[in-house]
Amino acid sequence: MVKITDVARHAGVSPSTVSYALSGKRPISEATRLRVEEAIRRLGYRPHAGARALASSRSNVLALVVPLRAGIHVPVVMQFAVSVVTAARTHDHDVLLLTQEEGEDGLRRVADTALVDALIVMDVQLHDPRLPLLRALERPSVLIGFPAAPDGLTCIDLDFKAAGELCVERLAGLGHRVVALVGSPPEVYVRGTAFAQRVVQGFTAAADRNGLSSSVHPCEASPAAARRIAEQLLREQPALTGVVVHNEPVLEPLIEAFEQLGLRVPADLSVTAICPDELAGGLRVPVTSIAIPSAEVGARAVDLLMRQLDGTPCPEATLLTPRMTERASTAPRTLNS
Amino acid sequence: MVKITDVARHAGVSPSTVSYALSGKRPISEATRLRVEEAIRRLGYRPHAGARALASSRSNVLALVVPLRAGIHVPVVMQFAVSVVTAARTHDHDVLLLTQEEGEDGLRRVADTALVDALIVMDVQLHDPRLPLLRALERPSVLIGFPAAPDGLTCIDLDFKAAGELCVERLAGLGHRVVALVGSPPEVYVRGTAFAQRVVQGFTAAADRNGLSSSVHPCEASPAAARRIAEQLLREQPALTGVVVHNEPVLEPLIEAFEQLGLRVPADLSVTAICPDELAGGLRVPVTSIAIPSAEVGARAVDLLMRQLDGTPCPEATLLTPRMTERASTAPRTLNS
DNA sequence: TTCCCCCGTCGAAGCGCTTCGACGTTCCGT
DNA sequence: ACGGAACGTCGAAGCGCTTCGACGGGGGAA
Repeated sequence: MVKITDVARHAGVSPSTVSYALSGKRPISEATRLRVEEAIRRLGYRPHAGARALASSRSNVLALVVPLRAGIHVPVVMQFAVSVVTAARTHDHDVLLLTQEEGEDGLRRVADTALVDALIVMDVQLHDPRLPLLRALERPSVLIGFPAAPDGLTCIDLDFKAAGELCVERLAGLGHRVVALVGSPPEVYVRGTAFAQRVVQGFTAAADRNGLSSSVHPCEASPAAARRIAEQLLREQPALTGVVVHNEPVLEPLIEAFEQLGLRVPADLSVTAICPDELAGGLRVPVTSIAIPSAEVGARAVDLLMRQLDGTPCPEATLLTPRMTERASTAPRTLNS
Repeated sequence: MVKITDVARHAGVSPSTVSYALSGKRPISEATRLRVEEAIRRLGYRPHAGARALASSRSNVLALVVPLRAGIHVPVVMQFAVSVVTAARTHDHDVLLLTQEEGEDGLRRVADTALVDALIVMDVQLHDPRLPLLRALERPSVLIGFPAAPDGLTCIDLDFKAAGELCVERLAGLGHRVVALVGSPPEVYVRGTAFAQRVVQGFTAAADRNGLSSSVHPCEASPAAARRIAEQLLREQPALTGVVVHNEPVLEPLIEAFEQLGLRVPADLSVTAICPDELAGGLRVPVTSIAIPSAEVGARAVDLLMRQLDGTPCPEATLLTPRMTERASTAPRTLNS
């Protein structure tokens, strides 16, 4: 293994100079720097991560806790993970993958052993048991999602309440008067998953504000459940002309079910969704939707972490404004419907 | 930060004794060990990962390279990742997440800086450019998937050829004489992704062996593409009664398309698939399928790595035998069809 | 009893890097 | 022309842990 002393000898300088040339923490003359870089290249030098971590008390590794729970949409999680890794690399950091299964102990372990410098936690519950731990940890963290009481913890997420509102406002603007929300599976609400609940809040608030008649329906992630919900909706709200879907796996089967029940989308029924663009755009009837900006959330989460590590002040709460993409599933309410 | 010397002082022993008590690399008397453990508990001691890595030249971290490419089924990747993390934890290791985007440089970096002890690489191509690098690295690695020439690299995967064969044998055993394979998207084959090609080999070999008339159809991962393929199949092979699907997103829309074209599953058409059980079992017509045993593959991959790190000899190639789960989508060929 | 060896423990020497204080030089302001 | 700041570099001291060799004491073999 080639080490910093080898490089130093080769370049005719001391090891500390090599270190400073690499880190830039002290000024080094152009000439010396070039010689050092040349030596590094010749010898193929790579600083030893462990040694570096020990001496600098920085591992340059971030922990990412991914959820495994039922009812969460896996591709979205994966997108987050990938964007976090990509963003971390632009800051010269790597990402350690933790599963939620490891729970609080896992968080404590990687933080206490100094394996990681900071943590990113996904799938935050309203009353997440990990919050006290994260506050007690001597390392920065960022939550993707909002708990009921952040209290000093840094959080970032799409503004799901605004997303719920936006879906309704859009439908209201098109003249729809009776709307329904087809939401995530019941267990997601039971757990108190923040984003799901916020969608409901936004949906309900906007419906009330606009004087719409509305209803909310959690829905299992299966085609069969979608069909049942469709039938139920038509039975209970025959005047229904607007539907908001916040449940990825159910979006397509739900639309199919409506059509099989004789409702054309968007002629008889307008549909908006909160889901990835690939999903919304890839359906037979492309769906007007609000995407979760995973890439942006991941990148910003990493940025927030870096600022905390720097000591730069950073905002506690970051809510990303939802953006709606118009597609073929929405239309003005027709008079005969 | 509480360190090993603190524990040693507290327990009235030397730091090396604490270390040995922890690692078990030298015999320590029961009494001493208990005192050490007690001190550790009292003080909440956690060994510093960097220091440990530096002194022992073991980081206890594994690298996992996940694919990002088009045409791969994300939930399956996620399952692998989770099972690798879980398995790694049972061996006291953590997992560093690398995206394929980082490519060979990323592999080299984490290996050369001793950030990781060993590597797991997914989505291996037949002629994968990373193979020479992996061979040159001084660290063990395991490929999930088989390249054309492993040549000294350890590989593990489901035996996809056998899986392709098994699907056909099952259909042949039920009396079907005309079969088709609906495969992965074309780019997957173009890239030379091993598992996709092996399914085709197995499918074709078994069809020939049984004297079946057969055809192979790559298929884009969209409902529309599924419909087109269904129509094309009925047009070109009107006597078709058996279909093998190796393309997760297309499985459901394909069956729907067949039914809309007037073919009942399984009465007129038997379907087998290679896909996760959750998918196969969750459809309106549960599909007889062969699952990719992600959990097993992940766990075994980690085991293989651990054996290499131990110096224990381990097999170069591990092919997992496919197991078929009978569901409602297969039936004997009826005489009138 | 004597010799050996193994058990259980200790002390010291690093692992490869960063960082702090120090020191000579140069360059600026006055 | 001189004091002082800023520059560029070095040496040494660790960071917290593992591991090697050593050593005293006890037990088995001869």
